[in-house]
Amino acid sequence: MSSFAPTEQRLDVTLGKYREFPRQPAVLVRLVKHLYKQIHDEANAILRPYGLNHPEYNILMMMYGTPDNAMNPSQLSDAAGEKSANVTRLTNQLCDKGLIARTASEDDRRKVTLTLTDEGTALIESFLPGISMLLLQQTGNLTTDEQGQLEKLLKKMLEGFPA
Amino acid sequence: MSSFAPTEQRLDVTLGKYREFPRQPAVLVRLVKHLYKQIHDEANAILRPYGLNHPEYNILMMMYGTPDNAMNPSQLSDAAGEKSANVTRLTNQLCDKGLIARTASEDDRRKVTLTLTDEGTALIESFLPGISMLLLQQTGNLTTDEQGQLEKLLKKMLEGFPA
DNA sequence: AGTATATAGTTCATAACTGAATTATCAATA
DNA sequence: TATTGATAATTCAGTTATGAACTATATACT
Repeated sequence: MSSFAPTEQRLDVTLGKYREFPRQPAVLVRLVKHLYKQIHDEANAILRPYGLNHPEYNILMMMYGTPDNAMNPSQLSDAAGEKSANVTRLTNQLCDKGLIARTASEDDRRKVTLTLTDEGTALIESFLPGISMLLLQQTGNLTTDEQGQLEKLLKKMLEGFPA
Repeated sequence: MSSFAPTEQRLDVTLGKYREFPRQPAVLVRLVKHLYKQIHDEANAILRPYGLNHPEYNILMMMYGTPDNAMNPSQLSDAAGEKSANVTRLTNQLCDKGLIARTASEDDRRKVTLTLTDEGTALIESFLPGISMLLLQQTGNLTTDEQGQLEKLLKKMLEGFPA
């Protein structure tokens, strides 16, 4: 019995009770949730020895993935998929840990610039091998072709949500 | 520019900095996270007038999707994809709201039985039309065939995680 | 039968997340 | 130029989620 079977059985019974129930969409939504939870938990576990949790890691990686290791909170919010209040909280924590620095922006006084410190960059580079292996493992059940298809379908589904 | 483009650009730059970075798996994981967040936020918004949030709704729907509207917390934990401590917390809240009842199990003294009340069932049936429409809308960008493919691929990916 | 191990669910303290309000700043409009 | 509307980020109080510990109970082993 797969880990999704209990959920799917509940959806089947629901369809029996309420004939208009959109079973297929519900299955998809539930699969996304289950997957997210697994991904999140595994990431938290592997990042713990580095003194980080999954959302903090996500923030750091988004910053690392810029030419100059710098972003402002709104950009981070979009790229990391976190709400602005949470970006503030997470970046406060990363600042406290000395992994990023916060400075005022010169061209727009409303803006803040967040920059990876050398310590932050070093930490990222220290966990990248482990995280890379985890990512490969998490998707290892899919062939390269299947991964490409999945990417295409997930993007298409995501495009249906308001930006 | 799609809502995923900022994220994807960051992953592209990351690959430039760290050549072993598994970009494709990282894209998939990020897509799942973004999707989950959108689904979660939209569900919370539509359920708010019913005095429920997304995780509470998930619990209720799993119970509704049983022949006798009853489950124990471990079954719920599996089916709803919530940790046991959270199942306790969520079901306490649903009990307080009069939507479920908690009784001791007869065959196993360690077990608890959680059952939908009439009020709980009525509430579910009152939001089912709205939720159904939301589910259809959330997956509306995909054809029926694509939805089937996506289900298959998500299940395959999920099967790669420890149960 | 007695002991060791596993299970079910809860508690509790801590950490994480959120929505609404806020202030300063920028951009658009009249 | 003055006013209006939008944006950026933060604060704050309340809500949600979690890991570890715990107790009672069931199961497995000796």
